[in-house]
Amino acid sequence: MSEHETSQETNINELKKVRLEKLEELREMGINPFGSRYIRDTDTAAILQNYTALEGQKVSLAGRIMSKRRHGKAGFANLQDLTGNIQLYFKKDDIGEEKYELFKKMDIGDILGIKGFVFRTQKGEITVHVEDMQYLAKSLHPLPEKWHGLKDVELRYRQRYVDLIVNPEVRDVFIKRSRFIKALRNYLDDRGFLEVETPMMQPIAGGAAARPFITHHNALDMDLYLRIAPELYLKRLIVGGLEKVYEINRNFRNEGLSTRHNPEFTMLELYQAYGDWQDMMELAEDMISSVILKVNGSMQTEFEGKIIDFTPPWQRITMLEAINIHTGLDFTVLQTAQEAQAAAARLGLKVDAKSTRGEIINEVFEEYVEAHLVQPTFITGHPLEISPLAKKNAEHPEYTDRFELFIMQREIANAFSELNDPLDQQERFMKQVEKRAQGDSEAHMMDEDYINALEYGMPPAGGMGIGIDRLIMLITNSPSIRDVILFPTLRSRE
RNA sequence: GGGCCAUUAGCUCAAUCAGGCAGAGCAGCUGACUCUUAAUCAGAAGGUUACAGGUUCGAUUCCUGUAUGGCCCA
Repeated sequence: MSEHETSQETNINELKKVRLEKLEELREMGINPFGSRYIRDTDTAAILQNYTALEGQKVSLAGRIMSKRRHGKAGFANLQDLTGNIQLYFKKDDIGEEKYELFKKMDIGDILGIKGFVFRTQKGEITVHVEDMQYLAKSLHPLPEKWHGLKDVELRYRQRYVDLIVNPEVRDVFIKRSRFIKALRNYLDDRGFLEVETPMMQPIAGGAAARPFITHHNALDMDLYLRIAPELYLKRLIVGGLEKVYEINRNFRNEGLSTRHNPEFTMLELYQAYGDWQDMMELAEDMISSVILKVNGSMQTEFEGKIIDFTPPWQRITMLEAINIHTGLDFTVLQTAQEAQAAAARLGLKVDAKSTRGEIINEVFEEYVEAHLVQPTFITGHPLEISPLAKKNAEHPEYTDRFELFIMQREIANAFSELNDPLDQQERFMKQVEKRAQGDSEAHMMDEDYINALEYGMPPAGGMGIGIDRLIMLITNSPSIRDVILFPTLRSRE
């Protein structure tokens, strides 16, 4: 193993050696290969956009050399910065012998500051005629191929910095991600929501059904969980009178990885006092569609060859109706767990013998309905047993005032009227604790302090969680969640 | 956790099916070229075929295990 590595290192060193020698040559010429602050007065996109005004004008810009074409005593290169890419022209007669030597030594990947004037070549390409150049950083590694870029997904994730240099569409995804999240914040801020930060490290991991990561605080000699959701803390703030709060940040769930799951992922959660699940539905529809319109310039996006139309209103359908449509099963007449069990068996679905009617409804839904939900669809009326933090429906207390939003077969949002009856909440927790005792490691833990908070009185409230990464996948046509997370979780090498 | 697939030069890929000297393009190196743009032309170089074993006269190729990644399933 180590033998293999040393041989690989020697190979890399042969390429790196040449660059280290060039670096030494620069130093001998009195040039610092790793320069400092450089003042730019423009960028590549601005030059291309304002050519008529800038023609013949002097400009100062900086960036990374991405290609080089030498022709004896003149040559071209391309310089890339955040905004794009522009051609540079070096002519020995104009730039002088010494600077022209620098151009000859310059490697693809080097970062330079450039001063020169803007012109158009005979072939019509807007170009900067270089009059002065300054080394800002010497690159010691060769960049991946200019034409095919970096394709090896493992390398792209492990060395995202290289991916970002050579694959411009990757950079665009993360710029769009940032704009999307900023637009969400603006939307909520404009409507009087207060952005807050609640604990990432929690003594009790609550607010969702998931296995948590465990860590340890030395000074307190106490185990802590990385949060699986901020929900119970945000609702404590509703008790405290903050009325409209939201948080956009990471949750951590100790589960397998897939194209839709990363152990740390970004959620938006928001709570609105004196509102309910219907308000959340209106908010979800308006917020998501208007933010997508703002960021994408259209209510339609293409994902894996299908057009998703975010134009409101979105379809609203109860979970039982959806099941009836896609399986023919009518759970309104299947009133007992035994009947539900038998019906599921007829579909060919194996369910745990201990499952309740509500749990079976959920399993049938996940198995036979989710795959049909492509366009934005609100699924409403979830069974009580799978909704331990939601208010019961006033008329049908075996269901809750809740919805989930599905798009492209994925759960994107989850919202409900928040349960504010501390006695009811205590009972629900007790049921979860029983399930936990029976080995369900995803069941909720008892949170006495949360009950205590509810006992002070929490106003009725609507609350919602939105999976940001999955939404970003949809608007950037990214098939894997790893394509929208800068540094996705990977097994460490060695 | 299970199944399937992949791993060859710094990068992108051939050769693997059916065992017989491991090849190309880009990048790098040497040289020519003062408006090129996947620049061009000439030349030389670059490999423990992921790792460890096995079968064989001979293994990148077949077999076993390991590592990492991908897809599907849980």
